[in-house]
Amino acid sequence: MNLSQIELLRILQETNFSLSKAAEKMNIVQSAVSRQLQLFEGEIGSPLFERHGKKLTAMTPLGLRIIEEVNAINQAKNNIQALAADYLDSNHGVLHIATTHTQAKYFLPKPILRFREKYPGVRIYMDEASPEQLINKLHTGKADIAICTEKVADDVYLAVKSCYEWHHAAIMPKNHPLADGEVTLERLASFSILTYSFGFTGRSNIEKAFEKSESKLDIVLSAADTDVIKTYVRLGLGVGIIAGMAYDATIDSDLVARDLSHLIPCSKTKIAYLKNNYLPLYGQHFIDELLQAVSKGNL
Amino acid sequence: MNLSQIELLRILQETNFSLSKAAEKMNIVQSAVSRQLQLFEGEIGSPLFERHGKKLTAMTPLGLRIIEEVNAINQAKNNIQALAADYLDSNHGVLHIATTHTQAKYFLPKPILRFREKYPGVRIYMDEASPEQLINKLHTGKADIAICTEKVADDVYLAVKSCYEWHHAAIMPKNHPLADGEVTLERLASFSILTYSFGFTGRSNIEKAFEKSESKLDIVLSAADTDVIKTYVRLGLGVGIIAGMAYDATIDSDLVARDLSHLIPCSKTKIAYLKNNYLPLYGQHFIDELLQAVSKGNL
DNA sequence: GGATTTTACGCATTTCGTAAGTATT
DNA sequence: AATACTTACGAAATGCGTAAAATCC
Repeated sequence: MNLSQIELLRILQETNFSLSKAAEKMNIVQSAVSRQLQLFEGEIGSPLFERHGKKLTAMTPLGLRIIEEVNAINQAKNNIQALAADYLDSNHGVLHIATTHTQAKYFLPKPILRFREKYPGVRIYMDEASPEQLINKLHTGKADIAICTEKVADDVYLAVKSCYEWHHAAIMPKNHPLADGEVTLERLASFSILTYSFGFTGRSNIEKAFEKSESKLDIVLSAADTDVIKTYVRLGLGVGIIAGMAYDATIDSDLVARDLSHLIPCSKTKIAYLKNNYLPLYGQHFIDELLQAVSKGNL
Repeated sequence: MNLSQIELLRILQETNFSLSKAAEKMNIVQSAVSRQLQLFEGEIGSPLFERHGKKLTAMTPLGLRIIEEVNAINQAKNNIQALAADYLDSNHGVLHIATTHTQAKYFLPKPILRFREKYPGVRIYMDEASPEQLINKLHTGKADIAICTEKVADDVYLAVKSCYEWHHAAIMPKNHPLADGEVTLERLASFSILTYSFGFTGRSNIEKAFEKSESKLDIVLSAADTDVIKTYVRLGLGVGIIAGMAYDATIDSDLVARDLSHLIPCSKTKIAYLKNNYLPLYGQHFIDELLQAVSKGNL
């Protein structure tokens, strides 16, 4: 058993068990990969992959169990390298942030700007994805930190911290009837609604608000992206329900925003990361700042 | 970075940072070990060991942090090997049980006998140690399962299950005054007492019982070992307070046992093992049987 | 001066790459 | 026929062992 065999197993997960693709990723010839897998399976004494003829199609139960340990080894190996790099120079590196569009555009800009000032040597990768994909990106090492509003699955490998509480708002053109008077669930429900897709940006809280109510929302358009919602609200398709922070009085001066905090429960933006994943110091600082800045209202 | 370098780091922890002893343990020459360590530190880019001249004396902060990851890798590597061996033949192997004398002699015999019948191919290593050493044996891989009564430290890496509740008993020669009449804390305290050492076999519960009481125990002899206590009780040194199950009506017919369940809180024998450590199937069965057998009174 | 670690160099082993062979779709 | 995996063999790289030098106590 050696580390390149472990690495090979990890990569085979990603390449749909293709030896040739794995070889390419590892920058060695395919025959070498084939032999290394044989050697490893020989050492284990049992096949780790189901085969249709020569082609690998799936993992055996033993293989699946062993892959868990393989992933643990890979995680630890990456941590060692990250620790070493961080120790040599804790001001340079990369930070992969996976988040949703709304957080990326309306919550993170200021924190990231402050972070850039402190760590100009850190390259930031912003990775947009749906909330359910975010966790997967953490597990596959494609992201260091995930930031989103919707519930992150109960996962013992995950650390989750709440960092920001916000409310939804209704937006509409200036001359819209809902721009004046009291906003109630019933009244809101009397208009065509545009809001986030299922699983995005507190959509579950919108559902919750109308769960007990007699009124039902007529959602004519749902999108993952606040800007898409705004666009169609401007075209007169109806009333948008968006995250309060996504309304910008300057840019959106043609729209009216009405607070919905009395109608829809408050949403919490959360930070999640793998407990087992070593985060460089600047990554830890980024999280700390996010937690503190929010509590100080420094947004 | 490769697995033998990882193994080297693990072994250096055990050899007090001696390269020559590490080489011996790894069955290679010392110069090879020296070079591998240099290569690894070179790859990391920073020293992992403090040195007085050439001699290694301690680990650097970075080294200490990296050792955690090294241990995780070793654990996973061992798990892979255990998984493979278990899959090939789940009826053969070894089981390291670390426990205290009292559990080994008075609690475990029947469960282990039953286990032997089911798994004649499994070699059992019983390792006697003090309760505080037990956990250490788990962490260093010297034991798979630890069984003891005293509290096991709060340790996120540890799984702990209660498997058996028992009470203490007082033992004394047949003609002893305490052999008749009611047993109270005050009366018990009026005699010289022999019992377990601190940290052994529910000693903490004995302390607890007398904590609130006016009476104080006059402990003239304490031992880790029930048999030592019995021996000196027979010699007339005083009254022994031992685990109830350690009194055998046949063998100890020259002694009288008096139940103390109304005076001393009940003690719980616990099973502990590392969450991250793969236990062969027979090991998992051993634990399951222990938990079930006790609940069925099948002792 | 004895024990321990480092350095130098040749040899053994491992692993890769090329190329040809075999199987699968 | 094209794609994907396996086998065979020579070449490169890696790592060990022996031996000698350096350093510590």
